[in-house]
Amino acid sequence: MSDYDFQAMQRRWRPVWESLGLFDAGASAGQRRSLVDMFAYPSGDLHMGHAEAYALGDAVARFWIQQGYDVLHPVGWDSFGLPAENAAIRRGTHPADWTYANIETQAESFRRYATSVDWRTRLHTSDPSYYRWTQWLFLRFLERGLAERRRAAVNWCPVDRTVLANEQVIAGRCERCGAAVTKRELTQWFLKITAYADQLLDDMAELAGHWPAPVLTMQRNWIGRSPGAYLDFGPFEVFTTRPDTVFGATFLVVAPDSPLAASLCTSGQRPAFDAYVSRVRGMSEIERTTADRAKTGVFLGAYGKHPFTGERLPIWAADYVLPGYGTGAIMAVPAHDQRDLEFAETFDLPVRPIAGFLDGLDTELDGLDQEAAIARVVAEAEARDVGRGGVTYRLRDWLVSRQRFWGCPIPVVHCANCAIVPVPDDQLPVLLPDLRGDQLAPGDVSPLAAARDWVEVDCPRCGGPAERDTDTMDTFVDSSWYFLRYCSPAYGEGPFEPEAVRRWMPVDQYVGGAEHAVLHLLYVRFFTKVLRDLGLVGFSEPFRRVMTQGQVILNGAAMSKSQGNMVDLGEQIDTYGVDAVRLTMVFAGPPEDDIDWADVSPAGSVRFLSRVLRLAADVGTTPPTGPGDLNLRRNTHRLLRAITDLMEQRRLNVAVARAMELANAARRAVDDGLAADPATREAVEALSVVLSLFTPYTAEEMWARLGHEPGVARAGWPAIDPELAAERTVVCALQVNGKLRARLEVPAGITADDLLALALAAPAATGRTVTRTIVRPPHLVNLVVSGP
RNA sequence: GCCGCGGUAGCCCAAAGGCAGAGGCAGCCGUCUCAAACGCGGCUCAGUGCGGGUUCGAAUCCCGCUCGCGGCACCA
Repeated sequence: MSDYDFQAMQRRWRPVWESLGLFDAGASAGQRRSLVDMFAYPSGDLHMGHAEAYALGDAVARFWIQQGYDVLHPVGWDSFGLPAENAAIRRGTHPADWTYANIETQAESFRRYATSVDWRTRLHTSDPSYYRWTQWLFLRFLERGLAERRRAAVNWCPVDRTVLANEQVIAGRCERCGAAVTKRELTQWFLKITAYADQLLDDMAELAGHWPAPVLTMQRNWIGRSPGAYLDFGPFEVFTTRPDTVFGATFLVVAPDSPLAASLCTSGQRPAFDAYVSRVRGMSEIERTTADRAKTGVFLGAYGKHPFTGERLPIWAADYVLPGYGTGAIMAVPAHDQRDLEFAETFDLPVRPIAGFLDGLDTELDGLDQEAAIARVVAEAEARDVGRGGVTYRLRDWLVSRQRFWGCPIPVVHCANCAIVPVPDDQLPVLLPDLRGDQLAPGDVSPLAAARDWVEVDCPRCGGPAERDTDTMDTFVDSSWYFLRYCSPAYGEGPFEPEAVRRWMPVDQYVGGAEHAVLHLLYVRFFTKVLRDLGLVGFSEPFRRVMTQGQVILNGAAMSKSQGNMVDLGEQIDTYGVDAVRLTMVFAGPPEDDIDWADVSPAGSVRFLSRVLRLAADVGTTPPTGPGDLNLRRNTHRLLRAITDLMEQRRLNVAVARAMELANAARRAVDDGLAADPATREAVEALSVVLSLFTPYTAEEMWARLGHEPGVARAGWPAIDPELAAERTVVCALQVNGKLRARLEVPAGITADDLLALALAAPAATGRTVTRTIVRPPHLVNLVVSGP
């Protein structure tokens, strides 16, 4: 290990690389490729999770660079957000102070970590030159009717004192702070992602195979498309996925906290209803949506009319019906639906078997399967004008207003005369005021609303007194288009330069955590489709290929500060060096699997790296002489082909294992006295290039020991000789009745006839009565014999 | 409850119908050393969660079960 001085290597090569400009996009004449890592939120320094993601993404980017592609590999920060605001309150400073200090820390760590990024692309979303265009895009959404301000019951986090998007509520709790979320009636901005629900769903077909299957499944679940029918029951329509059960409907239920319930309630039932509603409203989201609760409800005194039989059906209000889904009202079919049955039993309502109800249509339904019955009922409902086929989605519109300071201001003003007036494009950006410390502390109104100097403006339209919108945008808006900005980070005429976007986008490979499967990854897809409809981009999906990495855990548990089981990235790097940490991350297992740091061995990585370094020293700079060992050459080319294929498939852990084989083969050659053989030099040079994807410092050091100028990162992927890579002879398994009986060394190109002849001549086959032969040249012969 | 993914040596993981072991960790033995650690060399270690099926042949394909992980969930 003494030989492996990673500190010295890190000190030595970093300045050399930076002077070479190895990773500037546009520096190569090759075909263009783009690799984008999910950008970081600047809270403190980089941690183990970043280290894993960047090691994986960087290996792919560097692989492309070695192959001669012109690679865009940008870097940036998602720099708006609540933690900065909380830090500013604690410290009496501006959120920018904390944010930009952290960005500098992370940028330094990035450089040390030796990722192949083009630093000229560097951006951060809290930069006015960035958020100017976030605002500009918001106004385009507004013009198209895709941004809308409306009153709605929204998720409210009492701790963070802001509203949350549905996607940010996990099991009724704030995903950030864990506080129980409550509902509030507020007027808020929404982006109409539901208008794109079908496209978001249908376009997944082209992502299949290129995106992780679990991500697509989660998005499908999240969108939750349910085909069914809307049926008219008199005072209102209900939505049902099972119109074929309509003849079992015995009562109707509406959500108590909906305008519908209030308007239907008769005066006699009013006191009971009011009491019930206030009880329901007092419940937290968690209580409300817990299953296996006893059913509660109240009769409204009103009746609906069955669309087919005309029967009078009582209307109840019950909290198991949710106001936001479908029409907020259901037909209850207790014979078919468990929840309806429980309700009917609780309140002694009739349960009617679905079959056997006397009606012309009903008897026709008896013989049909479910699908046909549904179609029949829908057709009949349409013919009688009492309903229609329809689809409902679980997906809600995206609530983007936040009552916080450190975010992108929503660029509209509210004028008494003109209502909502967009800030003219040429007056963007609407800059945040300079608030700090206590001015950001939670009060009765949000910090921006309290900044009266900032709020009070002249109306851009009529010039009269007006007020700025005091909400800021969800930071997921900022991150929904940053990948496009990377193409032209300094562009001033629009959010991005069209030509640059045509050159680099969509992203060829996106890399990041699976925890964003239904937040960020869904929002970005939505944004991309809107930008396409705005004529700003020419594609519908932002990322051709996505790789999600697992988490780094410890002893089976997620690392967290409160648990005190954090592994500190800086300490790991100080102990083992950047390369060993990177190698450990990549080698630990398939990229998408979690890495348990207790299961892996950075010390083992150090051992391997010191071995390859010694290997390079043993080969050294002496000019190669000799014939070139053919077996080693074959092995080298076979392994290179395997590594190439594995990199294409993103099976990086196996690629590293093959590189280790290459190292072992070269070691054996050196120990056998072939240090000066051209084949050995070829193997070790190839190994340096392969390792440059994973362990850039060590690879560069090897390259130097082999007598090359710095810049192994652009040395070029080794050419693979197909002749050499092909197996010349293989070991063929000889099976008798499926059991291995012998091994035969045969030429790789052997014909079936020759192979069979060889097999029948083998001792294992003599004296047996062969009834059948299975010959699969060159790997296997199976003889089926009769008798003992 | 519904949907998805996964169970291979003590551990992390390979084997994409054809010899279950590529690579690593740990362990053991040897070697180096005055000694120890490091290094180096070698070795041991599973019949693939369970039960069926298809096949000449199954870790791999199919069916059922089980355990683990993740998502959705009073969503009509």
